[in-house]
Amino acid sequence: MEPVFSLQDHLCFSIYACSRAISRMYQPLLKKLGITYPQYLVLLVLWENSERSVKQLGEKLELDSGTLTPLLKRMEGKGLILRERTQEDERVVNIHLTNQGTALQKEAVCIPLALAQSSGMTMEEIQKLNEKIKILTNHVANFSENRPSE
Amino acid sequence: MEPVFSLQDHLCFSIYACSRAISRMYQPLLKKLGITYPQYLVLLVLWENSERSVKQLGEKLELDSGTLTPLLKRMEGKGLILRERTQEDERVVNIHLTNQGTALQKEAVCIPLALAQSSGMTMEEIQKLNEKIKILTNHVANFSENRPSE
DNA sequence: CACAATTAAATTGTACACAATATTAATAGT
DNA sequence: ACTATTAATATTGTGTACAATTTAATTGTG
Repeated sequence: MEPVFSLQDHLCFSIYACSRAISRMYQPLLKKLGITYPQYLVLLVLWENSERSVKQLGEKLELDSGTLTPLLKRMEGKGLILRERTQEDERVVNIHLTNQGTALQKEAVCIPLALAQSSGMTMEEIQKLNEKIKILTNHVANFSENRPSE
Repeated sequence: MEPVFSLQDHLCFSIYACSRAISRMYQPLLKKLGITYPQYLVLLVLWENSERSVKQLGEKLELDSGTLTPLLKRMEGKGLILRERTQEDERVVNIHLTNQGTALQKEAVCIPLALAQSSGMTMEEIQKLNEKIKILTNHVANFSENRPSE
């Protein structure tokens, strides 16, 4: 007789619920900037380096072109980024920030602090938790890779 | 000059990426059962108590009727559950498992073990991490509640 | 009893996620 | 030079999430 866990005992659910709770918490803050949570993540990457290919963005964010292409088109529509194919390789679409996209950074720096403050944790605890979760993610991703089909 | 964090330093991103990685890891296992990850979570609740209203499911899963109604209709279409309005209160839709939905539990008990084994953590570490994340979720949810608009 | 307020689901509309496939450009091999 | 393969995006289709609105049933109050 296997032990049966309730929903609350499932780590998978805790993480799923936590992720959505954070996204809901950010939503009103991001709404003022006129962007969604995944769009905010794209901006985080671009603020580090104002020019990236779609492929590079996908690697950083672990998202594929099926998600990114329409998302980036919406961001382009808002005037936050530009999308243009590179001349060296016509397959590659380069994404870079507009002035407007760059300017948003100043208004957005307070957003991660809101999570930090509401979390009830010290910066050190947050960092430790962050490391643990990244390690878990790597383990989980490797599991998937090692079982391509079956 | 505020410190600027890279994407990888953001706890919000780690949790978001981890949640999706777990869902991708589960996907091939759940495909054999013919269900998606959110549908699996619904079954976890129903296996604890084979009858629940949509509202109760929503409270457990932190999902609203806009998500649950179509999801439950798809599960009904697969023959896993039945949806029927209660006689005492015609507003309430009661969800209960079919024999087929009940039977799936036996095939699904191995799924959380797959995560546990691939996680590289002991059961105790998993439990501790689970508690930490639940606490974080509560803090985050309260933050949202305390700022209804603004 | 009438009727406003509340409640439970459903509906509508927008935006992800992601599998699967298609398209087009670059590259490799012969 | 020609063709098969690979690579980078885009497209298509399904299934969530969730805000906002609607519908219908119930409850509370005068």
